[in-house]
Amino acid sequence: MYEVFFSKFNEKVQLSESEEYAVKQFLTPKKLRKRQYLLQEGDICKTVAFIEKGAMRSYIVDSDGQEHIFSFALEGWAIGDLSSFLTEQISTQNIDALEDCELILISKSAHDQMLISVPKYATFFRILMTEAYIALQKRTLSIISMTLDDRYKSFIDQYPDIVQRVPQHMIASHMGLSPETLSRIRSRIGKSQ
Amino acid sequence: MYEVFFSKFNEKVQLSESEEYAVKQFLTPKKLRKRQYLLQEGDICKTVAFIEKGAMRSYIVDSDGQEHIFSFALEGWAIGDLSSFLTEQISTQNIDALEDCELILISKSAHDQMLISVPKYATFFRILMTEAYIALQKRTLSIISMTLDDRYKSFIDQYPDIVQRVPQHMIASHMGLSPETLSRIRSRIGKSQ
DNA sequence: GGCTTATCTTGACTAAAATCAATGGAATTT
DNA sequence: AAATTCCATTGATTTTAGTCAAGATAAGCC
Repeated sequence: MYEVFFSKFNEKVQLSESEEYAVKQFLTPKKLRKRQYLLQEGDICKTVAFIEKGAMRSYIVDSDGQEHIFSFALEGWAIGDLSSFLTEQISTQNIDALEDCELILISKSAHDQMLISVPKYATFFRILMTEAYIALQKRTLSIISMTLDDRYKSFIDQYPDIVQRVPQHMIASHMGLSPETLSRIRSRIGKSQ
Repeated sequence: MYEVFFSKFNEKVQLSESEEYAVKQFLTPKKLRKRQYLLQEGDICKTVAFIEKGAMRSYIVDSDGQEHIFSFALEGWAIGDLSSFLTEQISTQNIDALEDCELILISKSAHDQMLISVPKYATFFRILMTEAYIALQKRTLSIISMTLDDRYKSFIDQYPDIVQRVPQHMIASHMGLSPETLSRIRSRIGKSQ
């Protein structure tokens, strides 16, 4: 139930058995069926979800009713609206399951208590945060400097598992493109890739 | 010399005088003239720079020789290629001064030592990191979901000081646009804004 | 199995941004 | 002060992506 989470944790910061036990007290497992929401816009993001199994996405809906996918998350990744989670303000994002999921939830109070009482959690969180920032920076750089063809190539290179498990029109949305345009990019660069 | 830095620090995590003194030992002040580099692509980013005074930018150069500005930083902000800084790999970014600057440099070894020996520095860094992530997330969401006009309006709303101090063609570059297109956006929405 | 949705692709057309080019003005340099 | 460089704007044209529409295939549901 907690294997993926602690394997990720230990990969970043090594925990003793008693520390692992202490952390476990703050975690809540939860299953989510495909299409179920973890968060809906207008609500406050009360938990960060770590994915043990399955696939999720976060997205916003613009004034024309169009969905724009901000992120995907698979096993071993966390998802949540960090801004809403930390400030306890209303979220503009929606988060739902793309497949049946097994999640580990960390509530805001669990997060705050662990930051104080489990120093290694603070370190773990800082490292995840830094990695997330670096990934987002890379994405931003690719948006402002690369051609669409290269951006897509680099996406399938970096996230082949997402390309396999997520419908293409969602990847188009994540890139800020229409599905037709992504389809044309694929035919240009050869679908084999 | 260190006023802005410690005022920012204390705003996030309150330091005692002795803690402030301890942190100060790890800092190096530096002045940079307009157009001087803090980092050039191909080098390893050896320091993060906190800006006491002045303005800086980071950018990458693509295969066609075109510059793409990733970020601006004014007084009270930090700049550096985090990915290169933390992994000590070669950077693809350039960082230079848009105005004469007074900086406070934090080297990688100072950073690593403070993370261990000054717990409040780890907290401070985690908070800055989180804020930077949230800001970048907001930027990404605006790129994938807003019209150019609204993106520019929201930029001048959020960063009026940057709009005032930085040439427009650089703001265009930061938005991933040609200078002509930004000029046309401005005439569309009324320059008064 | 058959029906209904999703999903992807392709074509024709439209809309938007990039590019090319020229101009005028402002700021910097000498 | 004159010369040079930098900067912003505008117009004409080209390129690129979006939109609308139709059709094919696959997946999920009864």
